[in-house]
Amino acid sequence: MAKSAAVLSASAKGARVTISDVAEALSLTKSTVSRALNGYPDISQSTQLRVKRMAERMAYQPLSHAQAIKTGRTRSLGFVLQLADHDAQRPFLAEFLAGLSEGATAQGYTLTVASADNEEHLIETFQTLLRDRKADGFILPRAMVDDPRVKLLRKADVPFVLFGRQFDPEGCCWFDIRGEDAMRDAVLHLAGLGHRRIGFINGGTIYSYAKLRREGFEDGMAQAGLTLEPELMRENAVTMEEGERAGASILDASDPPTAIVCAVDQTALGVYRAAHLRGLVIGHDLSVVGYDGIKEGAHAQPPLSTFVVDNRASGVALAGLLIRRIRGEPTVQLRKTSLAHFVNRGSTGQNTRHE
Amino acid sequence: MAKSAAVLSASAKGARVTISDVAEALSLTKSTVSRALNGYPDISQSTQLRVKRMAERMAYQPLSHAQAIKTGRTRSLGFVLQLADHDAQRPFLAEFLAGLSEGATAQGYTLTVASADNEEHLIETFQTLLRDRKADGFILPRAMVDDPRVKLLRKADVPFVLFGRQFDPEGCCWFDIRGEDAMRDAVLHLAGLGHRRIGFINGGTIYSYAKLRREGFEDGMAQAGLTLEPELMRENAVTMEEGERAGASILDASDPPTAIVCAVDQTALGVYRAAHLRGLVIGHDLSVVGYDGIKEGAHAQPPLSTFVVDNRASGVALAGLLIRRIRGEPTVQLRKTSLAHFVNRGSTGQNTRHE
DNA sequence: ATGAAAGCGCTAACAG
DNA sequence: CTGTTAGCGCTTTCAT
Repeated sequence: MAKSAAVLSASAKGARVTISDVAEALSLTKSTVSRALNGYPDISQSTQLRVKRMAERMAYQPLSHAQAIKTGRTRSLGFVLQLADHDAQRPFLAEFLAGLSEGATAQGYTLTVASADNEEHLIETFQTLLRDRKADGFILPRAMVDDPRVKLLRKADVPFVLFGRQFDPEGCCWFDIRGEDAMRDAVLHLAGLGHRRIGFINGGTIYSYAKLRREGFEDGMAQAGLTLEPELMRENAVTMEEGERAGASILDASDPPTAIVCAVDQTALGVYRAAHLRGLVIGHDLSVVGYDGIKEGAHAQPPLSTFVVDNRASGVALAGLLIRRIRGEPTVQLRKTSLAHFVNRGSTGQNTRHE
Repeated sequence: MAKSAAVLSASAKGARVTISDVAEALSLTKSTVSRALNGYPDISQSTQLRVKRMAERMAYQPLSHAQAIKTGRTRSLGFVLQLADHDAQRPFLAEFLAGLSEGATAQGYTLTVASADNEEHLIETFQTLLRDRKADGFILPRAMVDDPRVKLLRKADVPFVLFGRQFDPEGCCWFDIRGEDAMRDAVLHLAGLGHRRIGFINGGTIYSYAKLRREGFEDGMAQAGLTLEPELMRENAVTMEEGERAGASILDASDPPTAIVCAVDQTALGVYRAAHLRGLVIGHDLSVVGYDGIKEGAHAQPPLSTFVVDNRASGVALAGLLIRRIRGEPTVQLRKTSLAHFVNRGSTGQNTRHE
């Protein structure tokens, strides 16, 4: 206990506790301590334990950049914000980042965030980050069908995980929400309420979710015994403006639908507006379901039914996955979990004019 | 030029260019190169130049964590996301982060993002980040009147900059938007249109902006020759719900206002709703101006006039300031710039019922 | 004005 | 199993 006092005073001193301090306190060498801490197999169980205990007691924490100089790894996850992406503008981001940072912190990692405004700049950003070893791996939001980031990182043999499906499985690890199920459920929900003519506005076709969500919609229609009307289906709308345009063209069809399902929340707001301009009242003349996790607050105005997605949980999951990858631990190659749930805010009831 | 070829092949080799490579290429020692690059005064102008040129040519970039081991600085800026904050939910964040990362990158810095869900966790997060030297300094969004972060960082003598005013100037460096001017302008604008009874809904009183914005409002009223009616003024509303409540209570006053100025955008949406429930039409019975940078897209529905703030530019500015601080270069202690501009979307026209 | 040498905190050969 | 030794890339005394 005399030693204990010395130990504590050393760590309370203000100066960081180094591996040498721990070694000294145990009359061992740095290298032994290092190996014990990193779980090398050539250290006896007993010393392994002694070392770990002492390290704990002295609140020793290896300095990540001191390790990095040898190992090349900084214990930091990279995330590149794509400003062109429509997500950038949405509540999505804060939650997702919080999730990432939470997941990272839980394992002693940090999150390094960079940004890029176009694709050129994007890969340049990755390269800089890699060259300077600012990140051990990357989280890639919004998986694309033909993803330039994936190509780059694969070639450079850098660990990464995707938020969104990846069809070419090679060396890929992804996590995704089952958006296709959400789309199907929306259709079934609407059909159950008596809707027969249901429109669909899909999101950006460059993203891998678009194909899936369309299939989900089509599945739902098939299951409900309804026929697909190409006239009522649109692709590639991600902003409110695009949603308005798509919605308008669908509503102006010869035989317009009584409900519209949107693969992206922002577009639903556009539909809402298009309907408004045509004198249609949501929940009365037209029902709208939006997917993608519009949150209460900001958008509570329109009585929009929506699938709410837990982006924070997604972030936590992805951070965890990436860390496993970095450490070379086995990861589940494919991952699908439904973190979406439906919130009916009353716009999907059977429309009055069809009673 | 024979040497040049060797040099280039070395750097093209794939392995990073180290300081030794540069030294060797010039037949100098590492230490000389290091001092030349860091602008030490004991290196001759000529070699200084030679070294810098060669470093440039070889695309040499010092490894930040290798330097960090000696200097303690990682060339990284810290940013702690506060989830409880109402900003977390808004487009604000993406833009601001992009600005920070842009400003950081421009000077060879990176951005380290962490998160905290409550105040306890908040200072813990700062401490961890500091202990592990994950950040050389911090950007603190949403300056508070009595800011726990400031206390902590001041005591620890760590560089930081605030987004928002700080009244205790000691060791503080901040950057802010002139929200007070925006509030004053809103009042003058409304008064110019003939409004005489103008309500005010202020934001969170824990933030330093609240005092300023109220003063701005009061200034405007005074300049317009209007008297303040405490009955039409509310404090401490930041969410849409709180805005709705405040708006409702103002609209239910014995002699309600014809216009309401909101210090926070979200609350304006609440007012919009409160007005709606009372059968009031915005732009007809009531005018609303919201400050804080609601962006087009999401909120275009309500014809709300608003001050749009350039959060990205703010981020760039703050990153620059912080870097100066970290480097110990002189910084302007106080900084006020107006990056806000007014966007009239038609809700501030003179109301019909007062024609 | 430059070089030689030491060392930052840590990992990783190689011995024993 | 553990200690010895070297070295990662860089900075920083201390000589010269």
